[in-house]
Amino acid sequence: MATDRDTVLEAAVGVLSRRPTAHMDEIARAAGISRATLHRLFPGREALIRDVGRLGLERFAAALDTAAIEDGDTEAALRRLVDASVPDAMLCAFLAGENQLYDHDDINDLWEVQIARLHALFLRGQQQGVFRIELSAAWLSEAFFDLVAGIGWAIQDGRLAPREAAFSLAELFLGGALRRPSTPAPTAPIPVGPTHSTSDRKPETDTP
Amino acid sequence: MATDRDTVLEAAVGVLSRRPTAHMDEIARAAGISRATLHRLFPGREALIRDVGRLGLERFAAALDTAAIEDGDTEAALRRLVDASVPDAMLCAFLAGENQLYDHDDINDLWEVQIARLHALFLRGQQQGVFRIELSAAWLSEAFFDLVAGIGWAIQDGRLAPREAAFSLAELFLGGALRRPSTPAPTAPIPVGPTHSTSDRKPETDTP
DNA sequence: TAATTTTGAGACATCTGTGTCTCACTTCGT
DNA sequence: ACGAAGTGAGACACAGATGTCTCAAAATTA
Repeated sequence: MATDRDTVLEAAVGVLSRRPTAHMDEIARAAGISRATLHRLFPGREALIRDVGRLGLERFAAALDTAAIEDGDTEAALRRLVDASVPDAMLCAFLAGENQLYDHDDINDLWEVQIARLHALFLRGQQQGVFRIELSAAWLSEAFFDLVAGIGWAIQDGRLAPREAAFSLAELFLGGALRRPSTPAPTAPIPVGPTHSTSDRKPETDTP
Repeated sequence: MATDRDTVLEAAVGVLSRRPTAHMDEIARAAGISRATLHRLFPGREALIRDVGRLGLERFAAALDTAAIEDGDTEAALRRLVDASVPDAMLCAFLAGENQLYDHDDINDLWEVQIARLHALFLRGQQQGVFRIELSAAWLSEAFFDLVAGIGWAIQDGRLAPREAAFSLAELFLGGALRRPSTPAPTAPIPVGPTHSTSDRKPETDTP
């Protein structure tokens, strides 16, 4: 009995994240309501998936808030973000797979705001000398979200125990994103820019 | 003019990886052919996306082959795999998003074989002391594929330069997957099992 | 209990995408 | 140049999903 809108949306995610083309029939059954009631709650399929996307973005924004990613040490902030976003990993998985959502301006704006916050976190961490600067903040943002989505898929399909999720995500991602402890972080901020640093491979001009 | 089947499939990926619900009309236009010819090449939409999935899996299998992941040092093998799989990252992105493909037994079998090979690579690397044992080989396999898919999406949307792709993937993933150089790898294989090692957090019994 | 509201089940029209066909045109090979 | 094969554009019927409606049953409230 899920008469609440948000409850229905969460049930819808469980179906849509695995089968994006699921019919309204299946979604209604997954939510434990009839197709008629589903149509009473949401004007149509379009509105339903749009609201699912909006819910996902709101949850992710809330995770960024509760993690207080703008404050304090960036590594600690990222660890908080992992803990805060893993419970909603399935929503993120849906967002990652449903690129079509971003045709709507409001959804797209909401998305860009959150990604910008994530980007700022990594940029700040790089300036603090916490995160590696050979990897662009944009790529770090993208990869982090991809891994959150991967966590969501893996949990949903039973390939990953929910209890291990946060640990697995944090250890793998931070291992790749943090500067090696052997190179101690300087006290002064590091200039982050087009400089290509100690990488053994240097990306040159783009040529497909 | 893409009359060749594989050429059409590659063009189809470009559309389907972003919009899985794209109509036959769009796919045909993306391939530069008419809808009639598209139907002449593939019996129907079902067969088309099935063949796209099959192509993706064959490419990934070929990448595993050319990387010779079964031979030699596991870190070097993984670096070779990165280089070999990045060119087909968009195919992998399609595979990651299209869970519906795995209803077909042949596709599912092909998938499981490749994942098993990936899993074996990580397990071997863990036994060699190259990869961390706090992260399960299953999660490493999954996360690696997720990141390859993320690379594909990022390249397609122009958020990541193709030249930086292999470097970004290798550095981020290996950073998280490799054992810290500070803990030197022993010469004898490490027993990999249910033992929970030096992790500061211990996953206990599953409770949703 | 009675009245009001909400829900479920089914029927229905509509619409969109798919699959098939035909025909004129282009391209290739001889 | 001629014939053969392939292609593109369009028309068409069909199938399936969507959206709307009605009515009976259930749940809520007074």
